[in-house]
Amino acid sequence: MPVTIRDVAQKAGVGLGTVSRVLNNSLLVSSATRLRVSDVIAELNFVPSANARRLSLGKTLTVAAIVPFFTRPVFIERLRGIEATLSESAYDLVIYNVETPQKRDDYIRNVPRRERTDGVLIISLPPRDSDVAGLAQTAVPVVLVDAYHPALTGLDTVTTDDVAGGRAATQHLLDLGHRRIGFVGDSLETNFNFTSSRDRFQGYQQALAGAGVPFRREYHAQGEHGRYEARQGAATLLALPERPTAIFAASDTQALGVQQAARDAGLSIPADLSVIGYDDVEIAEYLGLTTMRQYLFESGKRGVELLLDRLADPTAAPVREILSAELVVRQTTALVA
Amino acid sequence: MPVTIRDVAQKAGVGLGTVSRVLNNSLLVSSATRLRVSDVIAELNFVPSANARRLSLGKTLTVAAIVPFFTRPVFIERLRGIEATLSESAYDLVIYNVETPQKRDDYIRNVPRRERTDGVLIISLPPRDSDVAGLAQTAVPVVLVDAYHPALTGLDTVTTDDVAGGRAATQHLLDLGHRRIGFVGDSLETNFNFTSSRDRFQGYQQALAGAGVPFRREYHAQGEHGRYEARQGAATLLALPERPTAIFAASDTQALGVQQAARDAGLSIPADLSVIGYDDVEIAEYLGLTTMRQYLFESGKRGVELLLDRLADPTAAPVREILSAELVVRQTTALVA
DNA sequence: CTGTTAGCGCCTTCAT
DNA sequence: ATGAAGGCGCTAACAG
Repeated sequence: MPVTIRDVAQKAGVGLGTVSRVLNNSLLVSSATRLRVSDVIAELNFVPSANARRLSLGKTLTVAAIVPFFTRPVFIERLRGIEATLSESAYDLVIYNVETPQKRDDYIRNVPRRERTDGVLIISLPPRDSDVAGLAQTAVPVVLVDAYHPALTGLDTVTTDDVAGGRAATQHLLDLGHRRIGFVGDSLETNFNFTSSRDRFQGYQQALAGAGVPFRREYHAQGEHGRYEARQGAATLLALPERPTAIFAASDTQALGVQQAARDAGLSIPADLSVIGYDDVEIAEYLGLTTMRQYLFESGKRGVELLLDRLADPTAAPVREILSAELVVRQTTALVA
Repeated sequence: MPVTIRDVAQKAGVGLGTVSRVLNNSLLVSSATRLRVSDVIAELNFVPSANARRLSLGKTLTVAAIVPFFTRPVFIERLRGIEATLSESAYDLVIYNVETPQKRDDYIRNVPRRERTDGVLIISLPPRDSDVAGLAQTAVPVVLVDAYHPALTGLDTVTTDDVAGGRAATQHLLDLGHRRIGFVGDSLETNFNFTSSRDRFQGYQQALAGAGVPFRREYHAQGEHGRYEARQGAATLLALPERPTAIFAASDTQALGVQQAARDAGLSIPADLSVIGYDDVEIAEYLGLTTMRQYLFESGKRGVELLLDRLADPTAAPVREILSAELVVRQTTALVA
């Protein structure tokens, strides 16, 4: 049986209110008694029950992060930023891992409750129209990281401009003289309503249009997110009579699949095929992959900061922050042959 | 203000004890009232406060995982197994991420308390002698995953035989005719008392001895864990007048560093240099890396299972489970030239 | 400054 | 089968 505040009070010969006060650094304690109580606390190795304290305070002292497939490198990086920032505060982090649409709906509906958490971060899961009403009036603050919804103007958000990023990636290829540029990305409609691939695709189309290069439907491969699927999609593009000379993959993971496909087809990179990815995950540097760097860690960090700010001042105007992405040229892109 | 059990009781016209009973599937409720109460619960969208329930039960309903550098692929895989298994139970998972020796000591000493958690998993952090006394008599069950201490015979553990694994990896190289075999691993003494690299090194030495190949001190490179450090260590080996024809890296991450060093030295793999890693992390397959496969996910899963079993029956005899590792031959090892 | 008291929301006897 | 009451460990408001 753990030692309680009562044991401390008794042993120190004070009321238990006093013990509570020294625990909470109240100024209303004489330094003499404070010292005595502190001694007893140390002696008894007393640690206050977080639960009792939560119940009494009516706060949970935890922040929830709802995140899809938390083991994927991109999400891990964002979580790192969250963990690092949050660990400096008094809040614990609880991770809600989403791997099915059911979980997604369940969590988005039921996690933002005062009984469960003091604040929630929704990572990379764009709310659907049916979520909007609920999210607009949650009992606890919600901040969106790498996700947004046009109707949700009341929430703090930190996003990146994926359309601009997609444009920049494609422009890089155009600048290298490529005109036959393929795109390998997620299905436009995903179970989780992921928008990043979709937005990057849009940027891709814009860049093409800007350069006067007509969009070719057959240069667009879409499928489930993953290296394996990307490999298959890319294989299709590379089998085309007039195959692309460059491919923009919507993520680094998919870029790896594209590289495999190129290898399979006996094409060498970048001589025969230029490949650019997106995200700049850790392994990208090792592999020499040209890509768009996103500030993943930073996005988690800023998300937490916005949440903590809002917790401190619930009435402040909603903040909408946009992180940039930048081109990182490595060894997988080159001038068109 | 959240709806409480009292609101439900009132609205359903029953005592709040009855509502509690319904919530806990007590059999002592007539199906009529049970139905009525359930209706009200649904209608009010009532969710019981986990905190109040924890406090009342005197249990935390959470399991703690103390894990170092949780963003590294190896640990992520283990965590996946933990999360997947635990999410099917009633317990929440709280992750304690260790990045400094201080954190390590703090967590190992203070997390296994009844006020904080119902059970703890210690991942890849071998207890030190000074921890033994404390861990031998914690208030809550502790299971060790990928970690052990000879004096801690009372704890459930799931480990792999890293010595045998190291032997097998080295034997593979020997079987290919290699005699000049280098080893690139962690420093023998690490801040976190990690044993895996050390044990694999020992297996390496055993295999050499078994084959009558003398161990050469200059073939052993050690340093901080990481790709960059491994690259440097390998560079040293490869610069030797009589350089190794094969290198066993204590982890896949380090194997990547070795490959970089080979590339830097203008050596091609596996023609000029064979490389074998350890762990079989996700990227290893993509890179065609020969390695030792560990059942990482499985280790987390089994750890949780052991913990849940112990929670159910604290008196059962301690279980000591050893997972195997197996050789996965891919494209980075070949017959000696 | 400090002791005492009333909850926080739920579970669990104890009666009925 | 069900209602009432006590308590989990802590905080905060109220007297002194």
